[in-house]
Amino acid sequence: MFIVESIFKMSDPVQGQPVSRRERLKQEREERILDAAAATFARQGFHQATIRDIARLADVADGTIYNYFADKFDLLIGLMARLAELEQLPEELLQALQGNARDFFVATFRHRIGRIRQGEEMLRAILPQVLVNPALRERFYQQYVLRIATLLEQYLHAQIELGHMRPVNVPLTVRMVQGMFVGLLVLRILGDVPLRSEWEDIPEALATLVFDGLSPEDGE
Amino acid sequence: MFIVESIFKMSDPVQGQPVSRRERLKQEREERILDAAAATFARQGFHQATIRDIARLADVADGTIYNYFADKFDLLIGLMARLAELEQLPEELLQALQGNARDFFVATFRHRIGRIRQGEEMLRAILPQVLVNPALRERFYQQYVLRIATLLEQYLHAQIELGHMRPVNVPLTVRMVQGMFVGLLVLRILGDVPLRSEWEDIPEALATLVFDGLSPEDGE
Amino acid sequence: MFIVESIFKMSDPVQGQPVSRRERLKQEREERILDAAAATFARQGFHQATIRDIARLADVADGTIYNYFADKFDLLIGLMARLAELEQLPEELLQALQGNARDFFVATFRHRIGRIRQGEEMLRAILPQVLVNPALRERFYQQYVLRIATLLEQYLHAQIELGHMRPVNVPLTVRMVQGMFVGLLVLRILGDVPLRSEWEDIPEALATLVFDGLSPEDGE
Amino acid sequence: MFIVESIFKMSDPVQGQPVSRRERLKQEREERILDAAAATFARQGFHQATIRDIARLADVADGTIYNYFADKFDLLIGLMARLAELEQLPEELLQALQGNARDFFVATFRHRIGRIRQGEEMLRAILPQVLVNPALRERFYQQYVLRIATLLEQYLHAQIELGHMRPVNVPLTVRMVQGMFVGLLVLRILGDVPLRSEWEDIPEALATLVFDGLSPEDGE
DNA sequence: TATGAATGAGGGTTCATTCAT
DNA sequence: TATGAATGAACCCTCATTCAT
Repeated sequence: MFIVESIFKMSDPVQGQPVSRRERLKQEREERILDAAAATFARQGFHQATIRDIARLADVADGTIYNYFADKFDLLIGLMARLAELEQLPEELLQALQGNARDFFVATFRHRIGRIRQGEEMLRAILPQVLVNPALRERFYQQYVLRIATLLEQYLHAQIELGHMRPVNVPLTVRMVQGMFVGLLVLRILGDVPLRSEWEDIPEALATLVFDGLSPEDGE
Repeated sequence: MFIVESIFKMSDPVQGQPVSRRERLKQEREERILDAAAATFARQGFHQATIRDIARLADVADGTIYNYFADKFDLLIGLMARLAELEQLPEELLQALQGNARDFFVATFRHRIGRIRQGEEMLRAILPQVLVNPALRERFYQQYVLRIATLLEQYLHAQIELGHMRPVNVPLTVRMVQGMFVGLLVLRILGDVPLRSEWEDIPEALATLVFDGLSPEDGE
Repeated sequence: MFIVESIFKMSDPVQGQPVSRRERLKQEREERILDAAAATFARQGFHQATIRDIARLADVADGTIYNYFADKFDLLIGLMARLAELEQLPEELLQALQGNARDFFVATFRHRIGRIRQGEEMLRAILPQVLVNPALRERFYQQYVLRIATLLEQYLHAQIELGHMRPVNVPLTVRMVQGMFVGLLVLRILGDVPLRSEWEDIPEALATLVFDGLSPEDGE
Repeated sequence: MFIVESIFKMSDPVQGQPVSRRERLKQEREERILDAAAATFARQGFHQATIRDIARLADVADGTIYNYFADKFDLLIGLMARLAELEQLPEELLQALQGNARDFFVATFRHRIGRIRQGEEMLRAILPQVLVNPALRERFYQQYVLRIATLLEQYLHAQIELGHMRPVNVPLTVRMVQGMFVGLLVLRILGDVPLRSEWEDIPEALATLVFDGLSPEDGE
C-alpha cells in the first residue's frame, strides 16, 4: 500500500510564500507569462507561436519574458515543471487505498482522467515538442512515464503474487495501461467527439476493460 | 465478417507501372525525396528540418523538391499518403477471419503492431505536426482514427449481440483500444526500453488484457 | 478663382512635432529609409533593388525596414505619400491668382516644373511600377491625375465661358497639358540633354505653345 | 518637304521571305513567342512575367524560347525591334505633304495616335523597363526620340524661317510635342477614361492646341 | 530542334534575442 | 526592472537558365 501511495507523489511544488509585494508581483507576472505560453503553444504549436504572441497575451513587453525565462525553449521547461504540480495525489484519494484494488484503480483512473482534462492545454503545448526534442523527451519520459511505470510494475507484481491478479507480462501490461492514457489524450486532441462527450465515463469503462476484459463472464 | 474484412482495406495503392525510363526516374526521385523527408522530420522535427537538409539527403537540389511537392508542408501530406499504403491488410491475414474473434484479434494486433514499427519513422515525422496543425489533424483523424473506429464499433456491437463479448460502452472501449496503439507508439518514441525489446510480445499481452482482463480467472 | 486656388491644395502635410527624443529618432530613421528606397529604386528599379541595398544605404539592418514598412511594396506606397507632400501650392504662388490667366499659368507651370525636378528621383522610383501594378496605378491616377484634371476642366470651362479662352475639347485639352508634364518627365528620365540644360525655360515656352500656338501672330 | 518625308522612315523591316517550310515554321514560332512576351509583359510587367508564363501562352516549352532569344532580356530587345516596324509612314500619308503644314500635322498626328493604340501593348511591355534599364533607355531614346526630335527641329526651324510659324524655342517646343505623345500614352495606360473614349478626336484637338493655342482668336 | 525537369543562386521576410533608454 | 525597437541570421521559395533525352 505504501507503494501506491507514493506513486503519484512527485516533486513537492509548494514554494515558500513570496514575502514582499514586489516579490508577489514578479511571481504573478511569471504565472501570466506561463499561462500565455501554454495557451499560445497549445493553439498554435511551439514554432508557430512567437514571443510577441505570448508577450501580448501576457500583457508584457517582449523583452520582459527574457527576465523570467532564459529563452523560448525555457518556457517549455517551465510548463513541464508546472505540469508536475498537477500530478500530486490529493488526500481524499489516498483514502481509496483502504478498499480493494479495483476500487482504488477506478478512483485513480478518475483522478488522472480528470487531471488530463485539466492539463490538456499544457499537454497540447508540450507533447508535440516532447516527441521531437531529445532533451525534453528524456526529461518527460523520466518524470511522467518511467517513475510511474516502475511503481506500477512493483504493484502489479505484488498483486499477482497475492493472487489478486492474473499473471501477465508485467512491463508490457503496465505500458499498455499507461499508453492508454496517453492515447486517449491524443485522440482527444485529435478532436474525437465521443471522448469529449463521454469523458466522465471513461474511468468506469476503463476499469471494466482492464479488470474484466471483453470476454463474456463465463468464458467464450 | 464482411465488416472486419473491410476495416483495413483502405486506398488501393496499386499504381500503373511507369512506362518510360524518364517516368521511372521521376518516380524514384519522388520516393527518395519522401524517404529523406521522413528521416529528416523524424530526426529533427518538422520545423528544425530545412529543405536543404532534405535535399542533401535525397541528393537533389533544393529546387527539385518543389517540382514534386508544392511546399514543405506538402511533404507531410505526401508522407501521410504513403502511410496509408502501409495500412492494407494482406491476404494471409484475412484467413484469420475464419477462426474465432480472439484469434483474429491477435492476428490483427500482430499485423498492426508490426506496421507501427515499420511506419515508426513516418509517424515520428508526422505525429507532432498532426497534433499542432488543424488541417493535418482533421485529415489524420478521418483517415486513421474515425474510419477504423466506426467499423470496430459495428463489430463490437455485433459480437456483443451474439453474446461473444461482454456488454460494454462500445464507443469508449473502441477508443481505448485504439488509444492503446497510439499510446504505445508514443511511449516507443519516448524511448521506452521494454517496448523496444519486447515489442514482439505485445500482441499476445494485448489480447490477454483486452479479452481476459487483469482479474484472476475465477473472479476476484 | 476659388477653384484654381484649391487645385493643388492636397493633403495637409503638417504633422505634429515628435515629442520625445526616441520619437524623433524613429521619424528620422523612417526618413532615412525612404530616402534610401527612393535612391535605390530610382537607380536600379524596383525589382533590381534589394532590401539589403536599401538597408545598407539607410544604415540600418534589413529587419529594421520591416518595423516601418509592411513589405517592399509598402516602400513604394510610402514614396507616393511623400510625393504628395511636394504637391502643395506655396503662398507666394497663390498671389498670382490676382493677375490674368496667362500669368497664373506661367507661375503654375514654373512651380510644377520645379517640383518635377525636385521629385524626379521619387518619380523615377515610382513611375515604372505605377505602369505595371494595378493597385499602384489606380492610386496614382486618382491622386495625381484625376483630381487635377477635374479641377482644370472646371477652370477651362469657366474661362471659355468668359471668352478668355478659345472653345476647345476641354477633357482632351486638359489631358494634353497634363500629358505634356508627364511626357517631359519621361523624356528627362530618358536622358534628353536639352530638357536638362534648358529646364528653366520650359514654363515660358510652354505658355507660349499652350496659349499662342505655333501659328504666326496674324492668322494662319 | 524632303525632311518630313524621311522623319518616320526608320529601319526597313522587310526581311527576305523564308524559303523552306521549316524556315517558315521557325519564324512563326518566333512570332508566337514575341506575341506571348508582349502580352505577358504588358499584363504583368517584365519581372512578374515568368518564362514559363510566356512559354505556356506561346504554346512552346520553356527551353524552346532560348533557341530564339538569348535570355529574358533579349525578348525586350525583340519587342523593341518589332515596335520599329510600326513606325514607318505609309504611302497614303506621304500624300499629305502636298498640303499645308497644318494638314500634314493633323494627318501625322492621326497616324501616330493610331500607331500608339496599335502598339500600346508593346509599349506597356517595354516602357517600364525602358525607364529602368540604362542600355534599353539609351537604345529607346536614340531610336524613338532623338532621331525624330532632330528632324522635327530642322522642320520647325525651316517653317519659322519661312514665316509659317511663330518663332519659338525650337528644341523645347519639339520636346513638348513629343512629350505630349508619350504623356498621352502614359495617361492611357493609367486607365484614363476620356482618353479611351475620345482617342479618335485627339489629332484634331492636338492640332488646335499646338497651332492655335488657347487664347481667343483676336488676341488676349 | 523541342522538350521540360534539374539546378541553385538569390532575396524577401520572420522572429528570437539583445540592449539602450 | 520593464520596455520595445534594432538586429541579422536563417530559411522557404522562385525562377532564369541549362542540358540530357
